Amino acid sequence: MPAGKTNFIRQIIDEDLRTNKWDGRVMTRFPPEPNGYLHIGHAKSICLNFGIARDYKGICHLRFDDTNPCKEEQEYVDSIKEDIRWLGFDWGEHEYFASDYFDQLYEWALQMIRNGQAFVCDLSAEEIRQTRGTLKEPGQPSPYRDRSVEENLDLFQRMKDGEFPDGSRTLRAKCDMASPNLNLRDPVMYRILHAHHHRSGDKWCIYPMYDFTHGQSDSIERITHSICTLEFEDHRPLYDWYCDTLGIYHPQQIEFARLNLTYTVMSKRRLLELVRDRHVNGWDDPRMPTISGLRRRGYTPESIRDFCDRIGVAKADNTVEIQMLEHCLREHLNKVAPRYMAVLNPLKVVLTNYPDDQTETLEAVNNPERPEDGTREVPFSKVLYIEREDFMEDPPKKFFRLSPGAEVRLRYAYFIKCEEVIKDADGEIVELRCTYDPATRGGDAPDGRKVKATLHWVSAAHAVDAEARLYDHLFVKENPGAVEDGQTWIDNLNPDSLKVVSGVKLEPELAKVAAGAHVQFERLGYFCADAKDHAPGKPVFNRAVTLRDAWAKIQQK
RNA sequence: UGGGGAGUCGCCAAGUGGUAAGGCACCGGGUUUUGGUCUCGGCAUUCGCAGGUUCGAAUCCUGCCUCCCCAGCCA
Repeated sequence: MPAGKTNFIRQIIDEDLRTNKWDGRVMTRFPPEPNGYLHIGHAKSICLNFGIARDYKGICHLRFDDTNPCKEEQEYVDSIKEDIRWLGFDWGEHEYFASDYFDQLYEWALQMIRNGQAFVCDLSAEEIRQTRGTLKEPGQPSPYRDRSVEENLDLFQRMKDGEFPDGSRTLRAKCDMASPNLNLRDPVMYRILHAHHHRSGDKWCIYPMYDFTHGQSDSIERITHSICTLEFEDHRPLYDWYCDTLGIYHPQQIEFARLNLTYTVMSKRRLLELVRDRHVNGWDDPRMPTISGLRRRGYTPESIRDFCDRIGVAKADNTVEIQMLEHCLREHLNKVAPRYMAVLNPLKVVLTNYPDDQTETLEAVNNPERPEDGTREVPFSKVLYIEREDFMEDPPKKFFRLSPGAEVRLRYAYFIKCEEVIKDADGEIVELRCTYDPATRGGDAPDGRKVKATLHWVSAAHAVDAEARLYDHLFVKENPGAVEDGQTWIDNLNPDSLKVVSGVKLEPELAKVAAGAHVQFERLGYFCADAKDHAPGKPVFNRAVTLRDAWAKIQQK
């Protein structure tokens, strides 16, 4: 975190350090449930937890919260680890699984039964719900609440041994059925689930609930600050209660507001639905707010970390404009991405006064932000492609680019002037006849005359064809969840979130970059050679973000 | 309407009784062989509202308003 930046959690830690509350230790953890891919909201939590450990010379554990065998899979733990590493964080040997604590958790459950603090309940899920009470009214105690310790021990043993079917019984804590906090109304500690667990296999047929697992896992690992999101604020009394009634080491839970972003969705349920119903092409679709999607789109770890630093950490609900994220990417890539010329929508230009068979090589700067990155050679010849949008036959007042009679500069090449517009039978412009000024080689006029625009271009004879995938926001509304009568968030999907363009013309050097490479197409945007589909001889580029476009703004007015 | 949280610029967010940081966005000027970058300037007499305490309040007190979360054998 940049010097001077802080947040309320760091202030708590500062104070704890000052009072020596945890013997000077700072230990955090990132506890994902392996039931989906990580998204930008998780990145906020990862940067928070690992960032604190880094800055305070502490330790951050990676712990998979895998207490529900029905939803969790190895594929997800693999992707989660890959994404955290890619973001630039390292948990070292501190990789844990809540499922590794199942034996200890079971012992603790036994302890509570023996102490008369837990009981086996025969109520069905439906009956439990009906007796839980409401927001205003207290719950009714379960008729099984007063079973003897012996009977509870016997029943719990038999639950563990698999004698009872799923859902037939639970182990519940004797907490407080009259509590205004629903979480404290004799919460379920264990449920029967004859399901195969991705790690413990078929060893267990009873599985602990989140509340009976999370705090204890933190406790076992000697976590000092257990940072989670706001919706767990109501669970903190239970977190505290379990630690206290078990008489074990008691970490401090602190809650912060989760991240929301405009023009996208962040809930796991919705992301899963997008993938499952093929609204996108997988978890790593470049339109997804997943870490893997952002990576494939062309985001960098640096830009995402910078974003997380900038948005801050607080307790107020928030929705950050996606422009903030895009800004962070542009800022990073502006410094590091090599520039190339590529024409997305080609318009043929013939230089009538240029020798037919001549080819010359011009020198282009790789990155004006980093002169040390050197230069490259770009071939130039009589027939070129320019961007179709860079020519207007009848230009408005503020259009500086090419038009009949106008003179512009071809970047690193020559001044050219449009002499003639060639159209086909339908009136479609198919070619421009221009003249070039040999004296302007490199892009400067010896007579000092100026030109108002510089265009990118590619020599037709040397161009390499490519595919470009132009991405836009996944949803048309800032808040996809805000829907009208009978509509759903799915109806807010942006039909134009992906435009595949073939026949893109690349300068030769651009066709040589490796898959995953980040580049700038001059005047167009930052692109990333697709990690999966890009190959030598078959270039495929994803547009991560456009360059800021002052002309587009002028046009809008 | 029980409980738990939160309200500071369009969006984030500092501020912790001494007179409203910063970033994004937006609007103008300059530089520029990317209408990019960079750069300069503008952008909250006011902190949900109303009272009160104080020499002094976004910060303290009282009352009210609005929004979010909670009735999974999910996490």
